[in-house]
Amino acid sequence: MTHPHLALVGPTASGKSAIALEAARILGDVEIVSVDAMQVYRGMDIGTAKPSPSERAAVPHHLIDIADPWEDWSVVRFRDAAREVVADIEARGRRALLVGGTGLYFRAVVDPLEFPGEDRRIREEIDAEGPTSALYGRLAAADPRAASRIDPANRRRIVRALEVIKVTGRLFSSFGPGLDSYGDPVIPVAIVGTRSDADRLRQRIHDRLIDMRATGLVGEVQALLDQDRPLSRTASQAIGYAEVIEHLEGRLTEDEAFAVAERRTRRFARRQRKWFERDPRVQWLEIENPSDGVASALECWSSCHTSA
RNA sequence: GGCCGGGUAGCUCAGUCGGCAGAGCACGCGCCUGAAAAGCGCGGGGUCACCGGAUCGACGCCGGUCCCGGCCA
Repeated sequence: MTHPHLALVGPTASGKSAIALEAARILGDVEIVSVDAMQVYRGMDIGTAKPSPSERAAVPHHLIDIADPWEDWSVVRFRDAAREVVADIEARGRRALLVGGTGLYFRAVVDPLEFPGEDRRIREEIDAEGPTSALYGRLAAADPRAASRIDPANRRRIVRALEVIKVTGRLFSSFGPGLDSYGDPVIPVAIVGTRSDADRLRQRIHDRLIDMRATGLVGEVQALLDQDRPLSRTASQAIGYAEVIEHLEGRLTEDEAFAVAERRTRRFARRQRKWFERDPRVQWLEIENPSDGVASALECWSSCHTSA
């Protein structure tokens, strides 16, 4: 676990997948590990922009299609599965290339974040106990450090902190160094993207939504709804899926659903870009053309290796 | 042509009795350790269609002009 990871992270629709495939072809000994909260779900293919069957045949991909859409998913489930897969790849003498845009999942795999246990029942009890301001007051009294890092209006985080205190008997702020502290400083990572050209990513997002619509996203969502089990809380909030469900249940027109999904994708991409920009290990790649991006990525990875 | 309604932030609109121009969304900046494609905080943006009038003071009242929508002819 002390060796550097190979990784390509960055906003959705920035071209990570194509560059990863090209890099894998060139390097020859790498397998791709998807770092994506929604590609884990079987049956959610079009809207999550999963790699195609032929792409997955050309290079081994992992952590795609490992859960059913009625299962709740979580960062800890992902981290445990990812570490197992990476260890297995390395045991076979190959290298793992982490590719994806789910920032917290990436950090959980690569950095020593410590996730205190959860208890859904206790969480729901706390959530039912009163207004956000009262819960925040309790947290501020019990764990001032944690309270100082959580916004007084952010009910979900406040409830979670109180849950951890109740379940573990320890202060929420006593768990790990937090997101501010980065583990291995020599891990080379690349953010693929469009720092200098936001309009371009915007256009790519627009085109991608049109493409998903043409490829049959509505039908895919209908098939998910036709299953005998309802979509889980986590699966049902996927961008594109949530909006098409609204459409199929009659609350939005199809045009409206795709317009909302596009706006939400733009906001998501911005949040992803911000997340990865904060990570000092991440280096930008411009993607004027795929071969350029691959060359830059390989150069970064090899130079970071030799200096490590 | 007549009558009625409307014109306020990029968009949709609110604006009480005339007293410092507002909300939601968009956009930007930031936070966030078991939902993370989730959750949350902050704020940059205005010739209140235009011209004139009364008033200490007008987005608001009075007169006129232009534009949009509806009904009537």
